[in-house]
Amino acid sequence: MPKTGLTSEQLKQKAIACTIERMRKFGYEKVRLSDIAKDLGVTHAALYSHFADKAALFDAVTEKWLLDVDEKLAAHCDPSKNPLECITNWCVELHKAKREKVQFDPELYRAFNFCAQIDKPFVQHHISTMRLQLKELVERALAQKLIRGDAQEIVEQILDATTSFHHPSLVVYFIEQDREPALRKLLQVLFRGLK
Amino acid sequence: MPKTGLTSEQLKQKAIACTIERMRKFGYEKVRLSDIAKDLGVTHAALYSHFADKAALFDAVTEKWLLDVDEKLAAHCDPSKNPLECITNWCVELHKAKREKVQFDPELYRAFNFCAQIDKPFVQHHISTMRLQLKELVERALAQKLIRGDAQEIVEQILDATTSFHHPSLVVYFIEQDREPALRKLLQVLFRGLK
DNA sequence: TATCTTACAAAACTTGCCATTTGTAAGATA
DNA sequence: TATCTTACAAATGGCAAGTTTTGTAAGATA
Repeated sequence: MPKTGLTSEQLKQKAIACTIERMRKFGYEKVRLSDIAKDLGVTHAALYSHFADKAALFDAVTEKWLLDVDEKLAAHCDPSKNPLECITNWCVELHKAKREKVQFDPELYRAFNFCAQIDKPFVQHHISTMRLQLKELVERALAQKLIRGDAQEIVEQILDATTSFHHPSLVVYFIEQDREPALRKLLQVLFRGLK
Repeated sequence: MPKTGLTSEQLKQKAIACTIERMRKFGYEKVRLSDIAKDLGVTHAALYSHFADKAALFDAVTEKWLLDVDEKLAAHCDPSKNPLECITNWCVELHKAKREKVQFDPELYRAFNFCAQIDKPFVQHHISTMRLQLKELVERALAQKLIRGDAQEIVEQILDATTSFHHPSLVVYFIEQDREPALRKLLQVLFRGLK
């Protein structure tokens, strides 16, 4: 029985959208609950019926972006294609996702780094989803004898070796350069080494 | 013609030592020039005859540590030994150097991260020294046909692939774990891939 | 009964002032 | 003449006031 004409879920989504807009415009430090509430036509206290606290609202923004990334990555897990190519494209996609966020949405990206603490459940979910996706690709490559070794160990090696292409601090540091070719070459060397 | 009985260089070194001691004890934010000066038995203004400003004193501390690291790494460049083993030990040494700094000297490490901007000449010097050392090892490995490819490209690949083992943010993140075995295995895979 | 408002308490963030620290200049000393 | 001191100016840091923002509780409304 809402008073706003919106369901709880709709209001949540609208609140998230408003938050993103204000983060983009003014930076996340300047996002005020009263402003968000004003945009939605309610008082700030009403937001507490939908979000536990301000952090939960920010978390929702981050979660949304992480789910987007998971989806983008999932598109490269097509079982009909060559697994090694899939892994390469998967890593390149991850690299690009982080890169584009930094480049085209720097304010949102700062918010993301501020919020995305490793211990939060939705971050854990994102990480384990990524590991699962990558592990499946690796297992497929192992099944087709394209590489050899222990699946889990190889997953960690790929993630470790490509850290400089997807870790936030490093993506920022190299933001000027087009490092996609270097990433592709590095993966080729890795795959050769795992054969 | 010093009034302190010390040469400029000696006083500089003493100032650096006092700075390190105070950084360790109280954190770098609380290092006061007047305290350093008191330790040396001069007024704070006297320090400006030896250091351009406070930042220059802090830089000298960082430079000292980087030169130490360069020296440690140089010890693994012995031409009589197997180049691939040297590269492995070199990378492990780099990993350990960063790790130990974080673990046993966290205050000094914070100071280091505060000071070590990439654009400072002594940081540039450190980086180019490291690249030179590694390039020589790679060239030796190429000469002995242990691996194949372009020396400079391989240097960058090794540094990229091992970023997660020596980049400050990541070293901190994994500080609990003993990742030396993982680093060694990763390098083995890389070397196989470069054969 | 979930969602909202009003009213209020707690926490975090400004603002302005004073104390400390950093940096400079002019001159003393070895 | 390089190094140092004294004296001073500029910048920074810390604290206490008031203000804004966040979070809570009690009750209204659909």
